[in-house]
Amino acid sequence: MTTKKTIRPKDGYHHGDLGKALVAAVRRLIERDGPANFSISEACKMAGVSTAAPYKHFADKQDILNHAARSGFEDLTQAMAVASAERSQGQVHVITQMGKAYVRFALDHPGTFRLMFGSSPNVKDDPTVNATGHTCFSTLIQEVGNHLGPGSSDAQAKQLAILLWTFVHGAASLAIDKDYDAADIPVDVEALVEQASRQLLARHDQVLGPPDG
Amino acid sequence: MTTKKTIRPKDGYHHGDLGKALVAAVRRLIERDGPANFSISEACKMAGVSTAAPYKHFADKQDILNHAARSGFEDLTQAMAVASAERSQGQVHVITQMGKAYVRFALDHPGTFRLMFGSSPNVKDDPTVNATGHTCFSTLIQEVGNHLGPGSSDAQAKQLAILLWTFVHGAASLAIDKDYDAADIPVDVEALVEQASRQLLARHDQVLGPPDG
DNA sequence: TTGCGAAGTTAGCAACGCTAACATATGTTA
DNA sequence: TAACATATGTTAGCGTTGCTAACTTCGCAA
Repeated sequence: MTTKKTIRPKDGYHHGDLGKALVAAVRRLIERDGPANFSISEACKMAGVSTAAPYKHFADKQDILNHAARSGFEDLTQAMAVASAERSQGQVHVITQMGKAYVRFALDHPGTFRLMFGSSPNVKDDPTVNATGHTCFSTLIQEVGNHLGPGSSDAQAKQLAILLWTFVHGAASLAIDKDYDAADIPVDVEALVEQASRQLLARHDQVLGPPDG
Repeated sequence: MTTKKTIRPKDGYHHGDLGKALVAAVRRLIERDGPANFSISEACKMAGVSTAAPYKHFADKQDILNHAARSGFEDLTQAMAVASAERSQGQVHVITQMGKAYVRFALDHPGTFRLMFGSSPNVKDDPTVNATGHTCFSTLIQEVGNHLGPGSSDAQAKQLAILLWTFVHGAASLAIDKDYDAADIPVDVEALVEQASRQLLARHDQVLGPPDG
């Protein structure tokens, strides 16, 4: 009875690790209500502490959200790393797999995804969040470089990576925000990513010509 | 002095058209602070009325935001219609122009754009908002159909339109949310849209084959 | 043992969304 | 023109939220 399987480990005056417990609660609440409707009070109820307790661990609401975002970036980075490592099948391109992993993460954790890439500039100003994001993106650039071959430049890889990221991010955003649904269009997002990847990866040497004929 | 060029037209007890004035104030505030940080109180200050006045015109905060979103969809629809009508030059594809107009709208009105396509499901549940959105998207489908030629099916046009919309939406989102900046990548969004459109529109007859070889 | 710092608590302020009750302007009708 | 009905404003106030101040309790180390 004393050790219930809740977020709160101890029954005493002190919590144990309220910081981690709060981040976990925040991520759950963000998924339930969306980042906009998240309130510290509810996270406190969930963790079983008073509403003033979080301020011993975090500066303010934004700081709590930043930590949740960082936790999300770590998850995404790992998911994409796993996807890029799973090249056993070989039939489908590694880059496509990474794109699918990106979309899958967004669909599985829409609230966290919106928090990570959403409008709040403060999230990205956090240096640790930014660093984790960089790690994530550089993995993609590297794989794109591998695909382009040893004769390709770093700038080429970056440009193509941006192209792919842009599409995949659009697919993830429109999917989780129900915009495909609002447009009354049934979309298989993973198939969409596969199709677009193939087209954007194809003939990359020819698209560097003059903008228009 | 009595008719200042503010949102408030009259100095008397009654406002005149507080509904429109509030929507205008909301759209300004949303651009200044983002949809998340918007408060009715500030919109009231801006319109020169008490904080209870809005409830004579709108049901609640969400209702106000819905009206702002609808106003945004009307603007976007018009911007894209203008872009598709400006086919005088002819050198660049009409569809590309529409995509650029989409991105330009997002960059010019990032707050409204996020409101329109953002996480709040209530915005899209509003039937008039939804209808305006449909109008907007069907314009694109029609142009894509024109591009594909008379032998193409409606489903083909829809599928290709989704592909294009997805990319353009991704570009707009990543640009206004400063995610390109966070990744330390300078991106010319309009050029990006042009490149992607060219690739996604090219060889559309070949991409309908089997998924993988 | 004692004392100090970390990590909780309660109490309270200001801002916000929203409602209720009241006040005023507008315009139709007798 | 007077009077009423309605639309549209007002003030006052409730509950929630983010955050701070002041106090309390716990754990650890001298």
